[in-house]
Amino acid sequence: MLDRETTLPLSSPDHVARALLDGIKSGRYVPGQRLIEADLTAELSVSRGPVREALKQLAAEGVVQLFAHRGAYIRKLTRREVTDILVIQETLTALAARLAAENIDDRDNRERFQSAYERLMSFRDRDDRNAVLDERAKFYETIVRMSGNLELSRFVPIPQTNLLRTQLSQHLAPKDRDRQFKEYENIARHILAGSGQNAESGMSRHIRNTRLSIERLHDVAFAGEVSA
Amino acid sequence: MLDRETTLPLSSPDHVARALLDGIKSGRYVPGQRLIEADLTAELSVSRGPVREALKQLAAEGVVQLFAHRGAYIRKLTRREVTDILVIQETLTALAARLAAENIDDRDNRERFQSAYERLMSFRDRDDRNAVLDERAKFYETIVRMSGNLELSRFVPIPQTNLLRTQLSQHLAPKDRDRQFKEYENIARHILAGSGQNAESGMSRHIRNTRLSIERLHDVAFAGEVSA
DNA sequence: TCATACAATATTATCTACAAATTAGAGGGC
DNA sequence: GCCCTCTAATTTGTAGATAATATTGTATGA
Repeated sequence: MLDRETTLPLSSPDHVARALLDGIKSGRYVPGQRLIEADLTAELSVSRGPVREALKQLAAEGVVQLFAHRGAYIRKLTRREVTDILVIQETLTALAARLAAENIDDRDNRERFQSAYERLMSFRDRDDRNAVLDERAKFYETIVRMSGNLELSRFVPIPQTNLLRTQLSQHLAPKDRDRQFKEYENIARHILAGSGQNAESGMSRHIRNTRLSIERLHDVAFAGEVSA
Repeated sequence: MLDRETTLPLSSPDHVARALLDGIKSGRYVPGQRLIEADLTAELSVSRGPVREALKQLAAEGVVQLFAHRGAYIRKLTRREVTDILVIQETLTALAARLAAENIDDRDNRERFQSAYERLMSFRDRDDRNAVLDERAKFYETIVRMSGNLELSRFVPIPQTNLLRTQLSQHLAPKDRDRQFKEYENIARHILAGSGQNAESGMSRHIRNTRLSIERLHDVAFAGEVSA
């Protein structure tokens, strides 16, 4: 088990967690799918100890669900859970946007943000669904990092965002897409202007609109309420 | 290892996690303390597998810090980390307070809240430091539960709050205590009145004031910035 | 046909043993 | 006396093996 990338010596549990998150991002694992420990040990060439440690960690992060004696599943969000998560993300991401705006002139923040923003907008007219979601994630990560609040990265759960996306993005309509890009433009303008208040309210409105769009989706996009 | 409480069959990792959290609450474990896996296996009569799984979970929750090949430590918060966490808690707890106020007339919410509030206030003139902190935690838990947002309980990290308390509560002055009780009174009044906006801003101000008090504390209360 | 009891299988939960890394301390050189 | 190096002890990381539990399939009786 020492042939995996000679670049950096990731611990076995981290290796497993990484593989699962990548698998979710790439669609190889889908919400609701059961994860058999023995399969993971075979695929990743590690023993069950590290696999179980990784599953515990991911469960604590809300990416995986564990049931005693019944195994691990990629978490599938109910309609209720999606709403609850987005209500929380609304305030947290708005906070990040406000702090990012306030710090826009620190270090290389402006340069980095400008670059992330332009890369995101370059997908406005293209139609590469996976790539745009990737850039969007990096856009948010940049904002969180600029906020300077190191704890935010634990609270703004990028992993969960990947769940939301694999579970829901395919269902969103083109007009939602257009609206979102307009909102990114608005948010970026306020951040670049150093206007914390406007960045905060703009981001808040953006997440709220996204939530409302999602809440209008049909039931098939969600797990049944009994799943947990 | 089957003699521990005949009440409910907690899994071994949960047993370990519970024991650690209880230990933190009771002061048996203090921030910065190293946790030796072998010691935990001996004290709790479980093998190292479950111990390691529990540590991974607690690390993901921000209660424990893991260093590769160097073991696990009860997390000791730097000044910066305390500030960052409280900035986040300000928005999250305010959100919970708003939702709680909006739901005050659902089910037995009013009754439960009234009761939790009165128990907390009964400590206003007593001086039982540990007990009041316990009631305060229950007061917050009640608010979070009333919010109806099931995800909030994962994001409003009660375990971390125990860290903050063991690390910092002894340093707070009596006048801070008086201020806090006045603020609880204010918050409770707005929640009972079903006034979401006022409950939100009241809670926000309360957490902010607490943060400002803490930020005035001397360095001895915090971990050195290099600790991580 | 359906329900139930039982056996077989699959999977998880835990323990024990070994390997790798770090840390602590003794010894020797300057 | 101080610092470096090397060895021993401690501790973590991982693997493999065993026990306990849940699930599936099958047969039996009403």
